[in-house]
Amino acid sequence: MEQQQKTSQPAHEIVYHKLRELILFGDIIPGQAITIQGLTSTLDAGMTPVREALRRLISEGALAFQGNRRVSVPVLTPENVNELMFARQAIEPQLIILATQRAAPADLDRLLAIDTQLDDAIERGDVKRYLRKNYEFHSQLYNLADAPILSSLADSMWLRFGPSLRVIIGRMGTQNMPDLHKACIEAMRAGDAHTAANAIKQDVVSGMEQVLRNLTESHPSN
Amino acid sequence: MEQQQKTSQPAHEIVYHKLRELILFGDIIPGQAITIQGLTSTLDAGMTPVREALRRLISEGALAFQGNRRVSVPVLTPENVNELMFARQAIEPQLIILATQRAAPADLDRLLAIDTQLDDAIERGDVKRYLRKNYEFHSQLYNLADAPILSSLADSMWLRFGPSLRVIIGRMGTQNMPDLHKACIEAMRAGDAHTAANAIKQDVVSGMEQVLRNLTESHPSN
DNA sequence: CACTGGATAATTTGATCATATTCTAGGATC
DNA sequence: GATCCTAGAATATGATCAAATTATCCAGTG
Repeated sequence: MEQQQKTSQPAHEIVYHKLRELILFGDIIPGQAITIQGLTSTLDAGMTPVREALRRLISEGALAFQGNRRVSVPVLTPENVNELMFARQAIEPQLIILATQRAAPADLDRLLAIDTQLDDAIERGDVKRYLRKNYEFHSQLYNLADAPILSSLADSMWLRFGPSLRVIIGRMGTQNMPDLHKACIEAMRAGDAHTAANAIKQDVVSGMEQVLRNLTESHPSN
Repeated sequence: MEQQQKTSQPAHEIVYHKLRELILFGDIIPGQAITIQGLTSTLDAGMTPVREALRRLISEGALAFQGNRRVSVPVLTPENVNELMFARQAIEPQLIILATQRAAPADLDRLLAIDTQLDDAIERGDVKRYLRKNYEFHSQLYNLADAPILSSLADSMWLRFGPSLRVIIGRMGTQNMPDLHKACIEAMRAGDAHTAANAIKQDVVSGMEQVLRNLTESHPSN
């Protein structure tokens, strides 16, 4: 009975998405090693699909080749975080501008609903739900922008800093994280793309600065 | 002592680089379909390595999943080109700023040597050599910047517009292509990162506008 | 009688798996 | 402490299964 899904999605796609979520929402910690044979059993898949999913995630920056044949979730250096901050700052505001031009009122309502759930997660201190909803919010914005290339760049960046974010939130809680989401939605509803883009830019910058701060604190001398 | 270290590089790496070059330098035309079994014979490799290389190139945007299980080199839409133009404009100048800070005189000499070869290729109308040297120039700059994440983003963008560039150059010749490279190198040698970055920005913008113009001319409808 | 349309058969190609081979790591022996 | 050996994991191959495209054929129609 569980085989009926097999025709809808190829196995390597399924494995990819499962593993992607594991990485993105922090079930796998930066520095943690990955074994192919381990994944074949935990994800209940063959060797070839796992292999393909790994290659894909490696080229998206979610995983790293450890020199020898080992694969692991990369540990970000402060320089890496600066690169990511710059790139997100450059790309995401543009996505928001496009999204503002193309979003229908119903889309904005959906965004607001996600953000409400996000607030709820913060209220309760539900880390995993916070991470999911925060990603879902941004991801939804990318979809609205209808710009596949820029979206894929933004997604790749999430995969890179997601694991580190999870560690930090787990340590610091959800309180100090930025939330310029409501300002963004309001500006979008008013059709003010520039203000919306700036809100997201601030959200991105202060979020990444949070990551940077925690990273330099935790290992100041490598 | 570079002996024939057959084992130094895994087969999937070799296949990846071979296929990457085929795509980047226009041996495979946008829209052209790719078959796994075709590659196993032309590249003389097994099925698994080819598969892994394909997944990797797909996630880098060099190839696209054609909905069904077919893989092909994507045909860019004008919107795609606009996205790429924006992203390159955002990322590459920053790479040049970093490169300017970190480049030694010997590095700049090497860049100049590449650019000279590039001029030579233009002189002779040697399309393939032009494409290779142009990419080599930019790629060398990325290496100097020593910013792995930004570099990988820039590389991904080259893979996306490279095939289209090849078609256009093949049609138009190398004459009308921008060459702000010398201005860039001079500014870098003077330590003027801002001017160098602007030169590259102009190089990028006019190059991508060339692509855009040709694309809209060749298929104005659809 | 020629032509078009649809359905089915055949071939090509992609997806997956089981298996053999190669390489790395860690431990035992000298 | 260095070297060799063994265990286990990753790489790579070829076979097998499933899906999709293409080709073919027949019926119905003008």
